[in-house]
Amino acid sequence: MNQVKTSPLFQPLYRQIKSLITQSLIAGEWAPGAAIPSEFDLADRYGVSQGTVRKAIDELAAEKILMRRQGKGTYVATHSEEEVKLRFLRLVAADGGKELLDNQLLSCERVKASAEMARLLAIKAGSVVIEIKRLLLFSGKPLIHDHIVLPAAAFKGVNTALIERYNGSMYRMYESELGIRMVRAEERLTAIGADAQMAAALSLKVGTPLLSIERVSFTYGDKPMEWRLGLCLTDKHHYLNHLE
Amino acid sequence: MNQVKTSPLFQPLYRQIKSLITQSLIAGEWAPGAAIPSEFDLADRYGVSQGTVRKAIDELAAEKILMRRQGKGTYVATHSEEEVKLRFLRLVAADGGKELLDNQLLSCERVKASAEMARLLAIKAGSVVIEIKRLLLFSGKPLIHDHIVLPAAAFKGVNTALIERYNGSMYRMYESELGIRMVRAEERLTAIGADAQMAAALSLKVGTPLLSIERVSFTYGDKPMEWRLGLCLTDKHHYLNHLE
DNA sequence: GAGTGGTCTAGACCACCAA
DNA sequence: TGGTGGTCTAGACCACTCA
Repeated sequence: MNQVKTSPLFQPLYRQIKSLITQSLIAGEWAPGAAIPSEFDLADRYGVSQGTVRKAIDELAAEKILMRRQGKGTYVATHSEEEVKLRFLRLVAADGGKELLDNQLLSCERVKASAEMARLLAIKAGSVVIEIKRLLLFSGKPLIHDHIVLPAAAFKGVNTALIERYNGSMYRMYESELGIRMVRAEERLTAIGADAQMAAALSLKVGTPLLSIERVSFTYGDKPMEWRLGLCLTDKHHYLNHLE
Repeated sequence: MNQVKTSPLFQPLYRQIKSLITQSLIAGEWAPGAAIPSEFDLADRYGVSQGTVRKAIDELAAEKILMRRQGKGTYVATHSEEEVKLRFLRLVAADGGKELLDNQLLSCERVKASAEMARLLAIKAGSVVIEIKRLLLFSGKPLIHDHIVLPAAAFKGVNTALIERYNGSMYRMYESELGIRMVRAEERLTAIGADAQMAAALSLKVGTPLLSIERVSFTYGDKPMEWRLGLCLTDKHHYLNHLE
């Protein structure tokens, strides 16, 4: 289990345990929402003390990959909790009102990836990708135009019916139908003016300022799995961010 | 030191220690950049074990309020490190090029706070605030128009000369001149069109899309100390954000 | 009451740094 | 070489949950 500590490859024991737990997550040994073995059981399995397992789980919990529940156990985190809404969709109403988003699918088709898209998703140039376009409506009015690109190989079976069954909660769908869970994302924000196409889609005048959010999402092991471009009307909404 | 554990006010020991350390930081017992006592010294002072002090420091280090340096000691975090640039100014060049920002002060005056501003800064309505306006230039071209508001009572002595001496690094100035260190901030982002005044300030056409960043910054103990509105040209720059 | 995570301690040893 | 933070262990006890 352990290595010589002077080796340049040396990792603390608890990080090696953390890797082993992550491997089990990737392998699907414990599904999202399920409980993992207790700290003492894992300590036995890996032949270390409970404190060491605890420190590994501490880090995974800080990364929101695992969730602790006192008295019950430690669980694989899920996108079905309310809390996640704000984590990956940071748009909130300016007046603090409650969000009631509606999903309107525009298209869902398989095409060949551009060189740029292949690079972003770390797949071979020319691989097939799924392109989804949709509108998110806030109390009936179009708020966000989303353009989503997924590597088709990993997202077999994704189609219009499936997306509509989840009412547009893409991350929940990935998780429940495909066992793919996003653990982090990188976003690039800019302000742009609506072009003719966007203006039509969102019922706006050409040139209306829109918040452009380009996102790449990663699953376990920092593997990019989704590219997304959201164009948002921000006259009555804010993108909320906490710097710490 | 300890309390009855069944009390509703019960806080774990290490959190009580964390509060005590935070109090010392507020009181200025250890200046930004200075080393705090060793874990064993603090354990002696508070009458707990080293492990408990360690856990308190763990949390403060995670919040970037303290900085550990193996073999040397634990230090009060500072805004002078390069790393902080990306933490509070998330605008990066689209081509990944190096940033060379220039600061051009437009105005700095003392006025009475509006009701709204007093609320945001948690000061009495009608208190005096310092209003600063400036441009940030990127290779000679205006990139950001900043409007900054500070409670005058806490920021005595802030004037044009002082700001220029720090070449626009406001947070470094607060820290070095006033001992005020920002530990977190809340930002609200929207896309807006440049009005006549902004268009003139940034040499743009009226209606050009701008990224509006409204920020409230907090010092130790979650006390709001600065309000800021930045309007950014994002044709060649992105606001970079990591969701985790 | 049994099982789980949460806290706290005491002690050992390692890795890093400076004098 | 001595002091600092970093890791690891073993054991005790507390708080929470559920049958």
